[in-house]
Amino acid sequence: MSRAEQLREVFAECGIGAALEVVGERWSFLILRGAFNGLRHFEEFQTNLGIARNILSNRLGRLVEHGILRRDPDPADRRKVTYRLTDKGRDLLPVLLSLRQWGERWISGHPSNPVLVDRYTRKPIAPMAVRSADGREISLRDMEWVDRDELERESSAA
Amino acid sequence: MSRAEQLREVFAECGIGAALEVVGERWSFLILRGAFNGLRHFEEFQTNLGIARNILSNRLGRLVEHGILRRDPDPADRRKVTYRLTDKGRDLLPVLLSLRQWGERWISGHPSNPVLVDRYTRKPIAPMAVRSADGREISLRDMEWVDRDELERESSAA
DNA sequence: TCCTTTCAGTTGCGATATGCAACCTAGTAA
DNA sequence: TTACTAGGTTGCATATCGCAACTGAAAGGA
Repeated sequence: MSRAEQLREVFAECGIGAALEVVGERWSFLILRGAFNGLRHFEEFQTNLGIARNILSNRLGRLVEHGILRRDPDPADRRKVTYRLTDKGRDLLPVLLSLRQWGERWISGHPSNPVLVDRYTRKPIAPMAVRSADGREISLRDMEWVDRDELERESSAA
Repeated sequence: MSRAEQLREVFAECGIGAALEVVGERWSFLILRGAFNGLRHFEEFQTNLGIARNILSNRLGRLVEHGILRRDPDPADRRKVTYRLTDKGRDLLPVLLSLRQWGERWISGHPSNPVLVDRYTRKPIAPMAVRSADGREISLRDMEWVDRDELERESSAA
């Protein structure tokens, strides 16, 4: 297998590509951010995000299809529909927070509102960081990309 | 200010919105993933990602404009141009990794290749997680969104 | 009951963005 | 000097986006 073929395979089987097919569209992240902040209804998303209604409809549909949001009719008022995060959706929080912190640091230059705090200590959460298996925060120069099979061989040789 | 206006402002001044304007387009994340994996040249990106040449050209230009990639001519071969991550670009690693881990967990169902390991221990890095200020891993039900000013008042009242 | 409003969409249509293939220009290699 | 490579650009077709107007079912009020 040529180096080019190798790399192409690398991209095809990458989790990023898979993730982006589901949440990579223009408004998806902002809709999710809304959901994390307590938005539940179509009109809420629409007026708060200023998104076009047809696009919102389409995105909500896709997010529901992919099991990131759950769509339930409101039993008390049958016009209303409630969209809320599933476990799969809630598990996107690290992505959202990483993105947000990066934007705060490098683009907007100041912390966003509202702040996500530890419910008990009332302190804002820590910056998202890459950590080693034993929990130390590490920087890019302490890391290395390794082919999975090669890593396998390494450890069995040791 | 009405609740609607409040929320709208919340979104406008959110770091996510800011970040997405810069890296929210279709191919941006995949190009960055390529850069993290060592891709440097136009043709490398093009053949490995399978992206259209005009789009690639446009995206690289935007990423350079926003200071995420640096564009240097190769002094040895003046046809060649090198694109590489700046500090601002490297700081997107948590976003990329969160996204990738989510994709592995919820979409593709298996770890991607290559693996990012601690250079010294040779162990894969830990899953990205949200942590409290003192470093404990916390889950969504232990967190709360708080208005910045309100948090201010809370702490001064204490 | 009839009228109005709300909620959650859908439809039509023009403006952008994307993708493909062919072409271009400077520089290198034989 | 001919061929080839790197890094684009151009033209054109298709897909996606965004706005505004419309729909249809369900409340709510007089």
